[in-house]
Amino acid sequence: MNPLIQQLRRYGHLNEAAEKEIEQRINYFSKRKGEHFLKEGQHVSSYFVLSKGLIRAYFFKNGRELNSWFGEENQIFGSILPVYTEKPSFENIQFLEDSEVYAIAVDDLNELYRKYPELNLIGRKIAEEVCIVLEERIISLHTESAIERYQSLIKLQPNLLNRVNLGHIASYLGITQETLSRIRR
Amino acid sequence: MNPLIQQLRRYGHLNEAAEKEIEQRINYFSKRKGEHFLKEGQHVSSYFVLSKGLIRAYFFKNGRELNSWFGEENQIFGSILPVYTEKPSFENIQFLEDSEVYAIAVDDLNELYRKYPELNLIGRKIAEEVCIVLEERIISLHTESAIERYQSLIKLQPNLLNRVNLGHIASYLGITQETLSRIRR
DNA sequence: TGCATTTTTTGATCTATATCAAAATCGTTC
DNA sequence: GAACGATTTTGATATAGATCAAAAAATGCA
Repeated sequence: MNPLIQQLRRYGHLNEAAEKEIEQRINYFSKRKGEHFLKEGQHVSSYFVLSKGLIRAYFFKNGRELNSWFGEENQIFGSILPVYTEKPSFENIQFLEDSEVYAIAVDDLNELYRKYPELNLIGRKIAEEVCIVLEERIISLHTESAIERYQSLIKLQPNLLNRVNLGHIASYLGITQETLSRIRR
Repeated sequence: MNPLIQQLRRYGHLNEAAEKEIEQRINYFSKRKGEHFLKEGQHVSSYFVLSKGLIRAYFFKNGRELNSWFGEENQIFGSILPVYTEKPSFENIQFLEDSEVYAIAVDDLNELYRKYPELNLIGRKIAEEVCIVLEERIISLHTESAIERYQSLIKLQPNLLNRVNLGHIASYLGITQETLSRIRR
């Protein structure tokens, strides 16, 4: 089954007609490591799932790249601003490995919400789950030291360490690579 | 009109039957400064609006209180974990001024979602808006210095400074009161 | 008005993390 | 397997912010 449909089903019931039309509107992409899926300033965006691969979201601050999150297989992602509002994205989404992506564009999504209002239940559940993840990150940044944040990340995304280099992790944690290297020792 | 209904209407259309039933389930509370609305460990919780007053959400870390957010008039609030999941709250919600509150309990809310599925649109929009607010806070904590975070807060909630003491603000910003005092100079 | 309590500021010192530079290690390719 | 670039570690020093203590200022209240 389509991996994006599969994920949607985790949040609530999908009736047959809606499922069929969603499936028709889902786009498949195969992307190489280093390619971008979204660049800052873009309005177009989508909810998407990786059936294979790894992505990072990052943005620029004072000329430096800062990672805001990493995405692994079989989870729904999207860039909050362009998916939930009319505003352009301030972040970039880039593949860190060769990846396969199933995506549904915001415009299609909004049309589906209109056509099949029962989809709002799934949309609500997804957004609520995103809130919970974001709140955990806030608590981590608000209350934890660099070491603790590193440990929290390991607990949450243990595979990440084998898949991306230290610089990326440090940037996500809000510390320098040197500090992260010392912490690990 | 009921202040909570008024806020709900900002997110989408409420049909008459749903609105009537929501209104019946909304509870009104009048609370004095210092009283609590929610304590950690509780499962029961609600979406609510202040028609008058001010609240803070806080939790304990290493025996110290840390403020996680402040709520002013005419905005929908809730504690994420107990409202969006079955999990108990880890935070406390306390009134910082004498306040008037209109609230709908999670259990009632969920029953209404079942009975009037079109409410899921409003629920989705609320959760999506919460995501945007949370993302801004993450960026602030991730990328800004204490001074910048202070300035961001002033921009977002300018009245707060006249309504709560420095200790509360410092705790929200994740710095000590002494540092905040020095920053302001 | 004056006293007690709370809040804010100031001072001295300490600590976690940043910065800049260089060395060491790892991985890849010819 | 030698050589190159990328990644990680180590070292020396600088800085933002924490901590602890105390003084000053503001606020509440009898």
